[in-house]
Amino acid sequence: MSNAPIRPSDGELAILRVLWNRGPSTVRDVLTELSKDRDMGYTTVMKLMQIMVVKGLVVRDESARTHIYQAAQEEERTQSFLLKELMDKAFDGSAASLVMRAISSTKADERELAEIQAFLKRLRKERS
Amino acid sequence: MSNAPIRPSDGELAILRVLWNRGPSTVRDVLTELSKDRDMGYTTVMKLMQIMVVKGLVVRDESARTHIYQAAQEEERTQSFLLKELMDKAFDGSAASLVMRAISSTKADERELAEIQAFLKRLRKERS
DNA sequence: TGACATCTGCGAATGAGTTCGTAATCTGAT
DNA sequence: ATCAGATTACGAACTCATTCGCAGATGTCA
Repeated sequence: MSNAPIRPSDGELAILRVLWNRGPSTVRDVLTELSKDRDMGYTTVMKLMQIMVVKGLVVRDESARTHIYQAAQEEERTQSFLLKELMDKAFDGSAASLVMRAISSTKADERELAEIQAFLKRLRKERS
Repeated sequence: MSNAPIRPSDGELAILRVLWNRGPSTVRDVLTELSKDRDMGYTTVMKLMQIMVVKGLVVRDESARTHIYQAAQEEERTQSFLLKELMDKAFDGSAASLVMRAISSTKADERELAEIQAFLKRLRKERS
């Protein structure tokens, strides 16, 4: 296989998020979703998605007149990739310091903290 | 104050890391350090650092012939900023899901997991 | 069928980030 | 004083991401 994940740009990542949440979608679908946040033209989104096809970030079903796009990479895979990247670039490669910074500086509420702790316990048990 | 942190580019971040680790440094110092990883020319680093002065990412002591550069933003502050950014762009703004992904997908060893758990416990106690 | 809307493909313009060549300036040693 | 080496400043070139205008093709509906 050896399919290393491909680094999506910011705009590409926004589109991928829509595809992950909605499943297979048309350009119009994605545009409608993205328009809630920023204001962009149809052809802008179109162009980005075309580029993403070439890069292999999405796959396209061209059988119908209106093409259907689908994410080609797992959301988890991409998230892990981006985290690893940030870890290397800004945390000297230390997962622990990244996680601790995330916990303490972002406003994770008590419920989230408890969730994280439970997750951590489970993971440690599994690994032991 | 209202000094929102400034988004450093990748190259700028690499330089900031050197300044955070070494403290005030010259262009040559930074170049020497960066050369361990990638291969870049003196003027390339120089140019980047000049731009960073203009942006306010670093401050420069010009009293001597050879200027001394220093990071103008705290490392923590920048790390938090970048984490928040990634959280919004790739984790739908959820700190918990980012943290759990980071814990499970990067190879944090048992020692790191224990460290995180201790940190988490302390934080929850503080907040309660 | 004809008018109209929608979709795709193409190409160009813009801007940010990066890299480096060149010139000017300064320092220190001989 | 002068020369070699190091440093700074300036600007050009290049890539990549982003945005959009325009043309051509296709579908819809009166």
